Amino acid sequence: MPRPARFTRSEVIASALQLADEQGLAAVTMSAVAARLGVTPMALYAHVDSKEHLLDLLVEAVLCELPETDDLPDGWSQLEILARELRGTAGRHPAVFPLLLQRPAVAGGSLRLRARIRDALHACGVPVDAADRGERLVSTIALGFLASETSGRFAEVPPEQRDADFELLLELVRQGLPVLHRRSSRR
Amino acid sequence: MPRPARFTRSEVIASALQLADEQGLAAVTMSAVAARLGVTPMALYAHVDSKEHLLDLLVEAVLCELPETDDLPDGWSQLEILARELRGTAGRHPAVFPLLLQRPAVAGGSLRLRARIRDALHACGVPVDAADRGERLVSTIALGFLASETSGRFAEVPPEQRDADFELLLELVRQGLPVLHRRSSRR
DNA sequence: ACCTGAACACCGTTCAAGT
DNA sequence: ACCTGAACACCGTTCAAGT
Repeated sequence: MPRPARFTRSEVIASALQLADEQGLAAVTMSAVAARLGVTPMALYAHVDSKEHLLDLLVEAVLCELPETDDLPDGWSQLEILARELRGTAGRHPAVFPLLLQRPAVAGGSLRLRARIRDALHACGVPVDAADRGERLVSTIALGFLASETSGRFAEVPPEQRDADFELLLELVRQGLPVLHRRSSRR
Repeated sequence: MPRPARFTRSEVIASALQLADEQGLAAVTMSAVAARLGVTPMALYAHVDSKEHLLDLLVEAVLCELPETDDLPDGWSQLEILARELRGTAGRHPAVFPLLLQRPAVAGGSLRLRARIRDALHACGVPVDAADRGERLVSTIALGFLASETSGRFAEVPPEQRDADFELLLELVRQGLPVLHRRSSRR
């Protein structure tokens, strides 16, 4: 008869995430993850399709950490909060974050985040037919900055200056947002 | 007496770049690069420190492809041209481009690009003490978009829509640029 | 159904040896 | 100085076998 599994997929993900946080993405090895669970590498394949699949699950796990924000009055506040939360998450999982840029955002956590950005943009007065495009642009700007920050491109820039950079980036987006208010597709 | 080398560092870089362009970054293997030169993998180490070093050289090679633009009247035109050239380069070397986000831009090609962006910003009226920060923000936005485009995050978005996204991103930056005109460090 | 042990086809890199 | 051959310590993954 079927024996109960000795460990779950969630435990696999948790182990991989700890490994990534502590020693970087290169340390996330099927062997290392298995060792952390006291198990053979091949045992992982009962819970996970492949290493690529595991990395996808890692991205999902990180995105699901984003707290649900209670509804704020204006749309810009929502967008700002979202950006700061995302930056906090990036700081907690710097090794995993760059992966966000490398795969299409189609799983649950990604879709939820995208929907929240679209809602916030809509509350900013962006017309619905420009919401998708607006979401892509805003998230691209955010991910570009956070990936730069977490994966070494800003390594030489002192932290307090990166904080100021982030504030100015928010301000730049706020100033540029009216672009989305005009009719978006002119054909 | 010292024999002439059978191949040069440039040839190593060229082979690696071809491999990356044709079959993706995963195909850039010391063995594969060596095979393309008709040589043993270990022969590469006479011209290159390590694979990591080779990847750095690859990034440099791609950045050095950027054509020198003749000086245009206004700063914004310079910035726009630069962005379009960068996008062209990204399209030609989609596999290498994401690496740009992952390492600090300190080599020759990167520094030259950064200087050109700073000059263009200055020509846009950005004060000198905000030029560094402005360069970081503008290049972050550009790299964020181009990395997204070349490494799969926009995989589902049809090309003509990505073109329109890019135009709107330029417009958003143009609208937001005045943020840099104000005194940048208020302490 | 879940896990193991052995095996396969790869990696990047070192080292001593050849010329 | 440049390149080779053999070897090392790793990868991710398969497969047949155990329970």
